[in-house]
Amino acid sequence: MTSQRTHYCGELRAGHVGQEVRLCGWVHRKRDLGGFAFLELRDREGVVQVMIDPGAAPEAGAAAKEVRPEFVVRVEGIVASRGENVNPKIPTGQVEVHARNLEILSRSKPVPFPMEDQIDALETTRLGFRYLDLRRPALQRIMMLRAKAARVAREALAERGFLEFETPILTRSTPEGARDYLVPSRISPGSFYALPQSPQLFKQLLMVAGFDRYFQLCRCFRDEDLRADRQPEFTQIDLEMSFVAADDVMAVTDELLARVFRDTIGFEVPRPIPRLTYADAIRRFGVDNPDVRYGLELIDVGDVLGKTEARFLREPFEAGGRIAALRIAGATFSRKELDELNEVVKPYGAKGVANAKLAGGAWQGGLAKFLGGEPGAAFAQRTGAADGDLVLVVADADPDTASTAAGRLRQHLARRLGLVKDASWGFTWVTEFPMFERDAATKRWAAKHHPFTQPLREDAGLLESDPGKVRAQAYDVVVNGVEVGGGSIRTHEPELQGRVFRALGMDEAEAQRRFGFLLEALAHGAPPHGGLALGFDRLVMFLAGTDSIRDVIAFPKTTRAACLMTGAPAEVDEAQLKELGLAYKGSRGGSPES
RNA sequence: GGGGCGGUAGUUAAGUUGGUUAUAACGCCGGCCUGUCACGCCGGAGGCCGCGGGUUCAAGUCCCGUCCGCCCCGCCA
Repeated sequence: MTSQRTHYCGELRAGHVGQEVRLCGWVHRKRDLGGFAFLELRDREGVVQVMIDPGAAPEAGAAAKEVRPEFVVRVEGIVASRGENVNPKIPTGQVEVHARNLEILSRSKPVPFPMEDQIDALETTRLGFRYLDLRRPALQRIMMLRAKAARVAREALAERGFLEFETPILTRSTPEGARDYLVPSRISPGSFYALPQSPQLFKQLLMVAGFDRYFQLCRCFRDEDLRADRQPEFTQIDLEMSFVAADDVMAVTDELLARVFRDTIGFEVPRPIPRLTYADAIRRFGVDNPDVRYGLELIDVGDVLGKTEARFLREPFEAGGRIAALRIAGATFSRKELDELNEVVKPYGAKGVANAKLAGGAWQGGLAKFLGGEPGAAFAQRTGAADGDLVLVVADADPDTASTAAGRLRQHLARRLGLVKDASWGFTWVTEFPMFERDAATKRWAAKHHPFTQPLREDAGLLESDPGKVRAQAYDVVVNGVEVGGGSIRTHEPELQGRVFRALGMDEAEAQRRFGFLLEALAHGAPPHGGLALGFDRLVMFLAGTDSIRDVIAFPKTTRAACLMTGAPAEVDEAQLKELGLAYKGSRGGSPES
């Protein structure tokens, strides 16, 4: 294999018996019986037992006395059958290596946690010794899985005629979207580069340049607060195509996802991946990233309950809000459990969850007094409630709040009721996103996807009159209720792009200042084009079956965007700041005093 | 920016109503052991109870502040 070794530890099998081998690896465990000693030797492919008989190999016996866990050693010897002493727990368990020679290549201090899959070390400890954490078989498997997924994606795209590009990491800040990471310029004091939130504009420019099909496994940077599935720097499979409609991009993505899932974990993604419009997603699931592995869909009951005596329903409805119901067949919830549902919904801005249960043809529960006679019958019919069914109701004057709360309630109930089967998969596209949404702070329209997205042609006329109604040629792909990718057809006509900028409250001068280079490019023969980006880390999370993004990134950061191993971010020398023309106001390491 | 949980030997945890010398397991060190495989047996060492302040005769324990980690909302595509 190399000049130093002939095999991986983990690859030895009964077929190797009798062969002379040289192995290099880490001492996983030592069992010293006083005479014989056994070492478990580990490398990335697995573990194999090494037997040391000091009678047969005195020097190896002496070396074995010194060996401790995680020492790096080289073993020379003969692969032998273990006969009666097979270890069925490990793939190499039928054989062992009878050492003729044992050489210590490197020593190890005692390690803070064992190199095993099941460890109880806190994440702080693991991240502080990430190189040891990564040495554990579980993370070795994930990192190899990640490498394979990347390779498969590259192959699949290359076969489809996509060209791999690199785009700048030091680029220009574009105030749209997330907060930028900034890099000061030494040569132009007071000026800054930004790290890319995505290579969006560059890939469009590559289309203008005529490359037709682009892809990149690119690092992206966003200076926002972190979550279990969000890191400040993450990787996307980014692609862009010319002369395409949304259907074409989605078809390519279907194929790409299918290849990655099949060639890594052997799962067949159903093709084509079903599609759902944004409006339908909100109506049926309350959220734009629905988990489609189970039903329990939302039912609109505004016209049924919006006129009853119940003020907490009538007032929101008359104010233009939404009343959504969830029917749970034959459910039994205690009073306490029903109360707890209020807490599920409150973080999303809803007031609470009302309930009614159909029993013996009559409604019981909090809503019962509003459900006598005709309204009660209509409610039963609309929700399809049968005897013994529980119906939960969420209402809010802001339809988005009602939808989100009901949608999150749906997810909560699905988990609680065990509706999500392990190892099941739900893929869906969500299409026709709104072009704009109100910025909560400024009350202005903001691009929901990004400002280069093309409106649906039939909605373009509303850009000036009713921007809120304009739908975009934008699409997200959602797996098990997690957005794993999204993209759009871009605007390739400068005139239309200008109208979008104006809808965003950006005048000609500002648009020119920020995106002049793009508008100029669009004015020099831009092909119709569109693309998409997949969150590669999230994809690997699914393939690996983990719910922490830190498990799929070799050197991840904490929720405060720090690296516990290197200590980044860290203070720098005054001289470095001076060279950059920077001075820091406030207490160093803490938050700045304004 | 807001809410929740956590921080005690190398590691993971226990620590009652504030009360004597802060426990346990694993790991570590020394000794014994020729078929172990989470080897076993005997012995031993190891503590800034995150940090700072306060209350008290007395603080791991109560109070205030602060730092760090994880989860969620806002934010983020």
